[in-house]
Amino acid sequence: MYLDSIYPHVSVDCVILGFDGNQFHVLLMQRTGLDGSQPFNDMKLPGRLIYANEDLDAAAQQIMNGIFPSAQSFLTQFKCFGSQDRTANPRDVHWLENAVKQKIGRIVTVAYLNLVRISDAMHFASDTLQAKWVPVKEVGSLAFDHNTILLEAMQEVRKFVNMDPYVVFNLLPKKFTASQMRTLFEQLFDQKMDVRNFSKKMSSMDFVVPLDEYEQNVAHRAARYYRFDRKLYIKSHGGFSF
Amino acid sequence: MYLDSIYPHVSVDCVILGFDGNQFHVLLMQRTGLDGSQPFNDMKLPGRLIYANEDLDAAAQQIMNGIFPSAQSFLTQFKCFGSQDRTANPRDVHWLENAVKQKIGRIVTVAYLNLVRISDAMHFASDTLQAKWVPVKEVGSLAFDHNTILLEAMQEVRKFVNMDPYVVFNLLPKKFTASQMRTLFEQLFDQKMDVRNFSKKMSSMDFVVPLDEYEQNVAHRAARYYRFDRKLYIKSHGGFSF
DNA sequence: GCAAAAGTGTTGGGCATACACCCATGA
DNA sequence: TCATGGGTGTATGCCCAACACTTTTGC
Repeated sequence: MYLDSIYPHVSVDCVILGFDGNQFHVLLMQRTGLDGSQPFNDMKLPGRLIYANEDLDAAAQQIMNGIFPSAQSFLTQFKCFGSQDRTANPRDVHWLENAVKQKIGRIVTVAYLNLVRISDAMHFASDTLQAKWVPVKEVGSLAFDHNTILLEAMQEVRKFVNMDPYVVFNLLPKKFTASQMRTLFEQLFDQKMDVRNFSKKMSSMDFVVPLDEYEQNVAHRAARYYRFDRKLYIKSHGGFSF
Repeated sequence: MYLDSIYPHVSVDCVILGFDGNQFHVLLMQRTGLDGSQPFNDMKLPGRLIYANEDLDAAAQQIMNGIFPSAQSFLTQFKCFGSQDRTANPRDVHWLENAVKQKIGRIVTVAYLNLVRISDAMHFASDTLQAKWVPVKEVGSLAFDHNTILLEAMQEVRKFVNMDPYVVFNLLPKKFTASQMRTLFEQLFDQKMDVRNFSKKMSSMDFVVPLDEYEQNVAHRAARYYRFDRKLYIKSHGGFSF
């Protein structure tokens, strides 16, 4: 019965994703601890238990601010993970108990998806924070059920982009080439896209405006830069916004 | 700081939706309590605190089973509600503290969406359970933030149906007419649909099979019945299932 | 016979798909 | 001059939206 038992703890975890022009990266925190008497090093998603008087969304935002004091991001809650075996690995429990100095039974975590412009967010205090961008495809075994959370986050991005492709502009640099944008879609959906059809679609989006600026010092014809115009977007979408 | 404070409690709430051929209904529980010394009667979504060793999904399923011992349902977690002011109304806090016989500070709730065939689920133990189907449009002021949760649940249904219209067959009776199905879409998206285009779309779905059975005793031409064939559906969708 | 809802086809426009060659640049 | 990726147009099929009249039935 509930009364006789430890309350579950509630935490927030952030899946912070970026795109470097070639592939998706996720921001992970390095973690060191002891597994029995063996020291170990691995990684986890950024996150923490919530404070008693803190809204979930506020906690997620605060975690973001703690890592990237300035970068803007697309931030959405996407799923709550609450199975008991999240804390099946004693290594995770010991690590957390040591970190928060209290007994931990079970943790229900609320996962947030954050999409950031990786170029704006390259300069976090990486020494202090032990934060690291890791290509999603190269992510190893993470703490708790963070691998699952990451996987579901990637699916969530696909859903969002399907519903409204504009979300990709949170990931692209302010000035981007057509092939960066196309590569993003190709990586996300894991399929090649037709170059001509893709550029047709791009030019049909009136809020993607071509600049009079081109790549420099590339060993081939220089690609044109584009930018996303948020005002035009809002105008052509009746004021919708996330 | 977290350590000095009461832990948040974790609960599960279910938004159980049905469609009676004309409109959406939500299943609500009657609640009686005292507001100061004034007795009050109102309604809430079915839900409860989770047990210490209970997965969230299991809790949601168990709540369903408690109300409809037999009915099958489409069940999905859709959002976690965790703002502090969920428990802003002292009436709610007092009611809950009285129900669970413990002090309650804050509650983080995980909301589940359940779509049921209302015809299968008409016969719950309504005396015992105080459960009631209420047309969504006529729902009054609910406990906690349950009005918000209901609103977001309806949006969620729209999303699901957009992604894959098959989910509506969880709501329709086993045998349904074309106009029942059309009305469902019209109610859900709050817009009229073209009758001919709709029936064209229906007949293009090979998993919606027309029966040799018609309405009876209606004061107009009798409508044909259709049924949803799950096996055909799975075949034509490569084995996807929710 | 009338009121009420069921059923049924055609057309046009827009959107996605498929597909191949020349261009600019640095090495 | 060559290797590398950038940029461009047309033809086809499909799906969606628009639109009106006849049929059946109970009263």
